[in-house]
Amino acid sequence: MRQVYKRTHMCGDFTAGDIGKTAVINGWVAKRRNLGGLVFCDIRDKTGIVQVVFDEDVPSELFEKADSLRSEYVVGIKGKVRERESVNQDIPTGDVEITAEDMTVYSVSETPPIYIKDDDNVDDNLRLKYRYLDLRKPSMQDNLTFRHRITKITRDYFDETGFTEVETPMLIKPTPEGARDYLVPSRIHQGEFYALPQSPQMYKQLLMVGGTDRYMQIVKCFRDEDLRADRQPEFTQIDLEMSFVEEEDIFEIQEGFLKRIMKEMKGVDIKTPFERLPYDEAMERFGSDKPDTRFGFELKKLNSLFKGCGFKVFTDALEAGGDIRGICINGGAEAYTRKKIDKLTEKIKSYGARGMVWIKLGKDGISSSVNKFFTPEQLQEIADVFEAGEGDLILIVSDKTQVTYDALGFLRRHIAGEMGLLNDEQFNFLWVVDFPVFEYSEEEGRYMAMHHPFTAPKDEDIDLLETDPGKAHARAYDVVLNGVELGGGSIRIHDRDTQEKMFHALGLGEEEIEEKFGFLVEAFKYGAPPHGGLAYGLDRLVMLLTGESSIREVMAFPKNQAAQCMVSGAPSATDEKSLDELGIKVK
RNA sequence: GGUCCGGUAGUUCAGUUGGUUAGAAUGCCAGCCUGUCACGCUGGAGGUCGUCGGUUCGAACCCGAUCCGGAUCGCCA
Repeated sequence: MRQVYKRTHMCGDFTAGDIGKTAVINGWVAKRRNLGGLVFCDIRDKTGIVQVVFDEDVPSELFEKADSLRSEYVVGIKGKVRERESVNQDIPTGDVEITAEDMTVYSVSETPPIYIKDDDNVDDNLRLKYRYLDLRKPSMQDNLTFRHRITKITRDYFDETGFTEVETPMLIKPTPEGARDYLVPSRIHQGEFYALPQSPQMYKQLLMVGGTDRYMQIVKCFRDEDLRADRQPEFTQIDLEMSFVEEEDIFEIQEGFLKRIMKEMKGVDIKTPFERLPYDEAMERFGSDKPDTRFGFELKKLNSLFKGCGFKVFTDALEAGGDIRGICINGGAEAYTRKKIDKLTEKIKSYGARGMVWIKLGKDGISSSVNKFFTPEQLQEIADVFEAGEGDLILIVSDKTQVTYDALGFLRRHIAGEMGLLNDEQFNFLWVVDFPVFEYSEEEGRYMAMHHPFTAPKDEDIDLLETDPGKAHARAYDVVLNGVELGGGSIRIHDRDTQEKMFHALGLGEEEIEEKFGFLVEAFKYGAPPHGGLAYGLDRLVMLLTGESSIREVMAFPKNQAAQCMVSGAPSATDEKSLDELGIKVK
C-alpha cells in the first residue's frame, strides 16, 4: 500500500473547472480556522494555497484529526472539489474548496520561529537561519521559479544561436590580479593551493583556442571580498565567449537574448539596438559608469564660470586640478529644505566630498548658500547653464574630478528615488563602451587593468599603452539596466605582441608573466582566433526583474553580511586530522 | 579598516525626565463558536531589556567597553 497519497492537483491549480472532481493534494497547513462545528484549513504547496473544509459530513475521527492540525503540519488530503458558499476574491483558488474525505498527517511541526507569509518583516539573519521555512513563502518560491525560467530561456537561446555549454574547472590556479581568491589547500602538494574561480576567464579563452567557437556556461563564481546587498561571495554568472567576432556581433546576440528574456518573463518589448554610451560621456553626464537614464538631472561642468571667482573653495579645487560640477534638480527647490540639503551634504562625505553649494530658484528670486560670494547675476549665469527655472534646485560640488563624479552621481540617483522618479515598469538598457584600459591604483602605485589584462585596447590606442597608458581606451563594454551593471565583457587580445605590451604596461616582468599567465601565452602561440565575450550576473538580473532589492531574495541559501551560511554555520573549524593531512597549522 | 542605523516576549515593535509589578499587536495554549478566509469571543502562559562594567537610593533608559546584525565607503581585474 502506498504511504504517500498520489497527488492529482497542485494547490494553486484549482479552478471552477475542477468542481465535482475528486482531488488529492499534498502540502503544508498554512492556516487553520476552527469555527467549532466546522474547520477550514488552508493547504499550501509551491504553487499556492487552497481551502479544505471539514464539516458535519466527515466522520468524527477525521474531524478530530482536523481539529488537531497546527501550522506547518505536512498533510495529504483527499476530497471533493466544490463551489464555495462565499467566494474569496483575494486568492486565485478562491472560487472553490475541497471538502475532505480522508487525510493523513505525514509529519507534525513545532511552532515555527518565523512567520511564513509574504508581508512579514522578520530579521534577516533569522530568515537565513530558518531558510527552509522562509523558502515556503510564496514570494520565495516564485523567485526560485522565476530564476529557473530565466536559466531555461538562457540555455534555449544560446543553444539556438550556436553556443555549447561547457563546464570549466572549479579548482584552478590562483589569479594574481583582481578580487581576493578563495583558496583550497592541496593535500597531495602540501603548501600549495588551488583557487576557486572568480570567473572562468582564462578557460573560456582557451576554449576559443580549442575551437569551441561559441561557449556558454551558467557557472558559480567566487570572490572573497566584503558583501553588499547585491554582492555575495559565491554568485552565478551567465558566462559567454565567441570566436571571430567584433563588438557589434556580440551586442546583436546579447540584445536578442535580453529581448527574449524581457518578452517572456515580463511581457515587455524592449527596443533594440540599445543605446551605446562611451564611458567618458557616461561619467561626464551621469557621474557613473552604470548610469540610470530613466530621469534627467545630468551633470554639468562649471569650471569656466568660476575661474578667478572670489570663492576660495572653488578656486582651490581648480588650482589643485579638480573640477566644479553640478546637477539641477527640477522642481526640487521647495522639497529640499536647508535641513534636507544638510543631510545630503552629510551623505556625500563618504564619497570624499567636503561640502556642497546649493542654489535655489524660488518665487522671490534666486538664493544660495554662497550669496556672499556671488551676485544674483552670477548665480543666474550658473542657472542658465542648466536652463533652470523657477522651482529648481542646483547642487554643486567642487573637488577632485572623481569625487565630483561620485558625489553627484550618487545624489542624482538618490534624489530621483526620494522624489519617486524611478519607474519600475521602465527598462532602460544601454551599452557603456570604450572603458579605459587602466585605472591608476594609489595603493599599488601603478596602473591596474580596469577589466582584466586580456582586454584588447582600441587599435588607435595601442601606442598609448607605452606612452600614456592612462589615456588608452579598451574594447570593453558593460550592459547596464536602470543603473545596475548586468554584465560586462570585452574583445580579447589574440596576438602575442599586443598581449606583451599589455603585460609590460601593467609592470609585469617576463618571469612573472610566465609564472602567472604562461599557459595562456603559450596557447596563443598555436593559432588563437579573434574572440570576445561577456558575463552576466544572473543573480542581479533576476533581482532586477523580480523587483527585489537584494540578490539574497533570489538565491536559495545566501550568506549573511559576515559571509556565513546561517543554516549550516559555515565556515567552521575543522578537526586536526584534516589539517595535518593538509599540512596546515592554525596559529 | 571607516561611517551610519539597530539589538526589549516565539515574531514585529512601543517604552515619557532614571521611579511601583516592562507594555501592544501577532503568534502560542485552553474553553466557547457551522461559512470562515488577518474568523470571532473569553481566559492564560510567555522577558537575563545583546553582554560586561560604571554612575545612582533606584537603570530598558545615563556613561564606558564589548559582542552581534544591517546599510554604506574602502574593496569588488
